[in-house]
Amino acid sequence: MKNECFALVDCNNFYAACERVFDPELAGKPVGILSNNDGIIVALSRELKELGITRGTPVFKIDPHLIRKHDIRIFSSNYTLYGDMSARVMKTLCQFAPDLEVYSIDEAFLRLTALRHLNLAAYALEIRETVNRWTGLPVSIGIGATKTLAKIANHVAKRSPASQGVFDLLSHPNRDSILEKIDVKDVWGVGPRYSNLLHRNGINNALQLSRAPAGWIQEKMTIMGLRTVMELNGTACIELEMAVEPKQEIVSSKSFGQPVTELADLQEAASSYCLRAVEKLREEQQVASQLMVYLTTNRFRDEPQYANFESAHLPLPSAYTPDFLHLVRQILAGIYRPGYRYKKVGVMLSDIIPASKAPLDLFAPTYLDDRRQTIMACLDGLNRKMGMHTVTYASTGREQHWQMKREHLTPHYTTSWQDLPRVKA
DNA sequence: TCTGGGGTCCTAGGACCC
DNA sequence: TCTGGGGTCCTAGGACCC
Repeated sequence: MKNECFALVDCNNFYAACERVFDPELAGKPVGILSNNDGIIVALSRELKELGITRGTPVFKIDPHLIRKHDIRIFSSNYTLYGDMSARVMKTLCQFAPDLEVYSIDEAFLRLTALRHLNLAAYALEIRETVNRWTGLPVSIGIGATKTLAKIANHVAKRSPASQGVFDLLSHPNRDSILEKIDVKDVWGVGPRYSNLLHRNGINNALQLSRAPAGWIQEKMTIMGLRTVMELNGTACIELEMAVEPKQEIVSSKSFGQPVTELADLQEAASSYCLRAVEKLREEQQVASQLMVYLTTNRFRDEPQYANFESAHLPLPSAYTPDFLHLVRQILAGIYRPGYRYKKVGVMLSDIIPASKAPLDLFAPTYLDDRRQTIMACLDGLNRKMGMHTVTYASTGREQHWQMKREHLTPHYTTSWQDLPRVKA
């Protein structure tokens, strides 16, 4: 096994930090970002965490007095902005390591194996400063012999003020003393279930986990758990995934801003999600042949509940929107029951393969027919150039009563000319 | 009044085949 | 009391990630 070296770069409180870049007034203030429909807090600035608010808190449960007293600023999530800022960070990181895995919107793994002769902590500091200078965003960087150890190093970098946002576990003189301070629940790959199980069995920290018997781990936590243990011991088992793998399934669904009762409204919403899902499919040059539609009432409310789903197979794999829209309408009409207050519908595409491998049909038109591909390409081109939803399908509706709530949305500063930030004279 | 959305991987068990 | 062995594919459910 080759001796590897990875860095994990993670943006601090990413969504909140993005909002701060464009509104300097937010500096030092508690900032919270909401989920779709302005439901729960999904991202918090340090100041907000310090007030005892946690991720997942429904916004209506936050005491209004607290909000006023500390001037807490709450925003709807602005994924257009965050996505664009993320791309800028990743582009910056590319300059520092040829092998990079974009792991999530705010995290990337870098392979530094070839640079091990350098002072990696100093190198990481340089990365950190450059990202901050070029994008305005603060990042933390952890370095380790495996991705799991880099994650742990990042965890340390974030929490120890002395680290200046960088922690190198690879050259640390006493790795065990660090692992010993990490609770198993903070180890990458250990969720609430496994964390519970481990604690019940006297395995409380990362060091103990690294020494747990392999057979027992595999029995209880499958091969994934075993991999985690090996990674903690410095054996790299989880490869850097540099190429973005095409998705195996694409889900598009959202909760409604308010309960929806009419089939017609549900049809509009489902059509609109379907549109977006098939658009994503085309972005990846894929085709799908399985479609699933589901709907559900609000399980948090004390009222009649109903949830159902149904799948359908397309005769041939496709990425031609109308093929899916027809089916969505059919399925939804089949599973809809009147008399309920619905919270959510969703559309899922699966059985996805590359468009280049889609089978042809001698007697029926397929997605690969020129005309269909041209229409879709034209549609996508227009929407890319003129903005989302410039050209759409009538079935997505005009009124869209079901649209999600976004009452505290900031402008699309970096992706829309109208929203360019203005400098006050 | 108000509780997110979008993914992945692994395993067990059943159907089916020779 | 007895009821092969081995393989693949599919699905549902459970765990995890951000």
